Amino acid sequence: MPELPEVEKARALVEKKAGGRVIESVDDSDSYVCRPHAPGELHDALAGRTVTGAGRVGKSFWLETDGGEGPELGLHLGMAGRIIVAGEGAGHPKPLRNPAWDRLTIAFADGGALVMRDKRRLSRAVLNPDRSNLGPDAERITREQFRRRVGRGRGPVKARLMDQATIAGVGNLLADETLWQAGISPLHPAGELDHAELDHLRRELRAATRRAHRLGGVHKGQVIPYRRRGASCPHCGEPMERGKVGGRTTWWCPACQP
DNA sequence: AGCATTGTTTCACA
DNA sequence: TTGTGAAACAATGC
Repeated sequence: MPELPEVEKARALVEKKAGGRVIESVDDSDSYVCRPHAPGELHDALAGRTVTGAGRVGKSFWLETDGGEGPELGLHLGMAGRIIVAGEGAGHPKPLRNPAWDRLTIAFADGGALVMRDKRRLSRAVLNPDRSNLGPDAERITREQFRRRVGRGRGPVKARLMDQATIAGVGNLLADETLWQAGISPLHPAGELDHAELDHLRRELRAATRRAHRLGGVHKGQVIPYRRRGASCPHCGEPMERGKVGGRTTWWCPACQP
């Protein structure tokens, strides 16, 4: 599920429902998800700490402990991860189908728990995450930053938007939705966009992100249902085009996005 | 069976 | 230096 809107939802959930609670133990036995940590390292660092907040840049978020005095627990939901928090005395959140999909579990001293559940296994948990290679968050990037960072290079603008070092938080679906709303071809060289086009693109990115927040996810985007074979553009009726841009399957309308 | 998948990292190569 | 395409990673769903 996760692109920026879904991750922000997870962050807010953690802040609201895990904030103030004391960590009793951490099940970090999935050594792939918790790499490069050895099993037990997350537990040793976090047991006894209090969750005091949650931050986020792009698709990465983290738990703060002991008011910033304790270590941070960085989380990334990968392609299919989600966060579930069970309240006081509620025990472990009930597995949807397969208990093995719970890749990380934080048990609280009050009897509840936080679970990172991932059908696949591309989610990630790491202590004191390094965020130095992330660009400004897509929701907070200024117009000047956006012009400077996104509006450069010879590569296609979609690849530029999805580059987390350029701007953090935009994934495949949000990129397709934003470019369709903006009427800009995903193949357009980023450095050839003028200021007006870049400002417009940023505006549509913010609008698409807000809409996703409001409606419950990036998959609620207006063009997302039309990212399939045989579909026509919901604006003009032209057949949608499929291609590969920035390594990802890309759909766009050749008429609306010349 | 084969292919696709809302993500990231690495690597060969132009 | 920049950029690209492909592969790997893991697992599920159609």
